[in-house]
Amino acid sequence: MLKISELAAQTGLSAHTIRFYEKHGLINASERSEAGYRYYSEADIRRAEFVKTARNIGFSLDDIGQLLSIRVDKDSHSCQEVTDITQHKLNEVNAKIAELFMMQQTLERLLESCCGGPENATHCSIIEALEAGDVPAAQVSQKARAN
Amino acid sequence: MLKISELAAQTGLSAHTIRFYEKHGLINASERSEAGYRYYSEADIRRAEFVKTARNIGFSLDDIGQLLSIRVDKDSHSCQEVTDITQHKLNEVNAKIAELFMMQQTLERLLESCCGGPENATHCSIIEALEAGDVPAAQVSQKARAN
DNA sequence: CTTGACCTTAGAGCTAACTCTAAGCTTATA
DNA sequence: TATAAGCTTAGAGTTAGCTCTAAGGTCAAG
Repeated sequence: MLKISELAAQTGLSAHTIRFYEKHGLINASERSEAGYRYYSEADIRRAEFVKTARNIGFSLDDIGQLLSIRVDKDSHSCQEVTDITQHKLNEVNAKIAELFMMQQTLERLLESCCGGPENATHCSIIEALEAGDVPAAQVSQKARAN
Repeated sequence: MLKISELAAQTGLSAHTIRFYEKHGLINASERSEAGYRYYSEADIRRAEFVKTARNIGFSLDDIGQLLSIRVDKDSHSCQEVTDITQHKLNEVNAKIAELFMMQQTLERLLESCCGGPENATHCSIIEALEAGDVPAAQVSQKARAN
C-alpha cells in the first residue's frame, strides 16, 4: 500500500492532482488509516496509471470518467462505446488541427509579406493587412484563441 | 458617430465584448454623450475592425494590444517588432499543431486496433492499450487538454 | 406621459484542469 | 521528547476571453 506522495512519485502526478482527481471520481484510495491517510492498493495504482495514460493522450477528465466506468465493468459495455468516445475525441482534434492550420497559413503569409527589418513600421505590410481586414476568416473558436 | 449596438452590428462583436475590450484598453469611444453613452468615430470603427481581424487570425488580446500600440505610432516602431509578435504566435501555433498531430496519430491507431462493434468490451484493445500504458507519451500540455 | 428599447456600471459567473493556502493533525527520526 | 516532514480538509486562486446580471438612467415613438 502506497501513501499519496508515493503514488505521486510513481505516477508523476502531484499529490494535489491526485486529490483533485479523487474529488472528480477518477481515483480512489481503497483504504484509509485511522488518522485518515490515504492508502493505495495495486489496483488503485493501476487505475491511476490508466488515468494518467488517458490524460497524456489528451482525453478530458470527463472522457476518462467514462472510460473508467467501462473499464470496471467491461462485460456490460461494448467496444462501440469505447470507439465512440475515441472517435469523438479524434473529431475534436481534427477540427482543432484544421483551425490551427488556417492560422499557420495566415501567419506565414503575413511574415513573408513583411521585411521584418529595423525600418519603421510606417508601411509595414502586416499592419496594413490587418487594417485592410485582408486576411482569411479563420473560423477561430474562442477556445483556440485562449491559448 | 455610432452607438455601441451599431458598432456591434458593424463588427459582429457583441456590445458586451466591446465594453470588455474597452476595459482591456483595446477599443475606445472617442466621445461620450452627457448621459454617458459611448459614441464611436470612423477612426474608432477602423480600430475595432483591426481588433476583430487580429482576433480572427488567432492573436491573443495581449498581442493585439501590442499591435495596436504599434499601429497608433508606426513611426516609432519597427517592422521587426511586428514580425516578432507574428513569429512568436506562429511558433505557438506550430507547437500546438505538433502536439495535436501526436494525439491524432495515437487516436487513429487506437481506433484501428478496435473492432468498434456491439461485442462487450472484455477484450477491447483500446481499453487494453490504456491499461498497458502502451501509447506514445504525447507531451500534451495542460492547455491542449483543456479543450 | 407612458412604454419599450437601449444605454450605463460594477461585479459575478463560466470553462477546464489544476494549483495553492491555511490551519491543524500524524508520524518518523534523532 | 522535540522537530521536521508529511498528511488532512475546505475552499480560494489561476488562466483567457468572454458572458451575463442587477439596478438603474435615457430616449424616441405613439
